[in-house]
Amino acid sequence: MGANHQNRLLEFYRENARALPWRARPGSNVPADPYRVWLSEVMLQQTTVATVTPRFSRFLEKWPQIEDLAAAPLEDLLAEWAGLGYYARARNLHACARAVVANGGFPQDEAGLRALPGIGAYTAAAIAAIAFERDSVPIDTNVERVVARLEGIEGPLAETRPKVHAAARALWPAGRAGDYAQAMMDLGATICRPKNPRCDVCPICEDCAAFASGDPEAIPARKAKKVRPERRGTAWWIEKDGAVWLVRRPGKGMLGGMAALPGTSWEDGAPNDIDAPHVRHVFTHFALTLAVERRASPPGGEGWWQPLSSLGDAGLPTLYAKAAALMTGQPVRA
DNA sequence: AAACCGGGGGG
DNA sequence: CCCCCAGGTTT
Repeated sequence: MGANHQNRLLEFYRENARALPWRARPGSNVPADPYRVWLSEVMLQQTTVATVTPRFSRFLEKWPQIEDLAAAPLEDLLAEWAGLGYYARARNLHACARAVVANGGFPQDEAGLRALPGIGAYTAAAIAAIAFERDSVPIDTNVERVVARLEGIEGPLAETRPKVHAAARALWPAGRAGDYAQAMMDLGATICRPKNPRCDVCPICEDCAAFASGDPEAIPARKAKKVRPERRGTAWWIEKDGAVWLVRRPGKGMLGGMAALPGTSWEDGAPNDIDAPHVRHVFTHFALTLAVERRASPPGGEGWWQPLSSLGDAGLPTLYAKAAALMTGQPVRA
């Protein structure tokens, strides 16, 4: 028992697994529900467990089975996704649900899963391993970090990734791929963290080359940060009879398909008038200063009057929820 | 290979 | 303030 790091890591998972609503209990005979595994994996793409957990539960209450999700209008799904970001995930989720239901269920192998919208190499391997007990190897940033440290593979992941992935495949235990993957996630999230790893309580530190080196945090090497450009624009607050005029953004690109305030396009540059009412919102690739101006009547084009009493149901992404909160003096989302 | 795509939590 | 997160798609 515990003669190798795989067994110690699986034991760690058995005894310390985080209780998460999409998981089967470790050691359970019943594998996790593919619908829940898929939904959780998509929500967790670039989004933290703390953010996802309550949203996952709400989502599942609304659409308990994938058939319910496939039958829902895309706009409903986007509204439920509001605030989670990366809205292409929600559009792909909808397309994927419809494809899965049309085919009578999820493909149970990695290649079949990989062909579905929004399911890339990682997510396909994760679903295959966790929901279908296949010997696939889901490699995410947690796994990359843990394996790079374990094997002492120095340098930035952009350069070492092929070596790290090969090492991961070599050490992945056959027959336990799903539990091992989730053990890796938990270890990476709670112990083998990017900064301040807790090697003092790590179940596999004695196998770890980075721990032996005395500076585990140096692996993997940090990548150089780049400057974030500034952009500016104006949104229009058009209020009449207790309702505000909203529009739907184009189906692709920034905030694609989401409900929004109408306004100008966004241009490069710092804000023109910092004293005018505005909101700040920082996206991955730029920071936006959005001035909010009152207008008397809607511009041309499609849109709808959203009652202020139900503004929270409109599914505004965070940028526009901030702008609406500025104008109404009340928070827009719960 | 690199760019694009949100948002929030934590150090 | 900076950093990072259970990535996928497009160019």
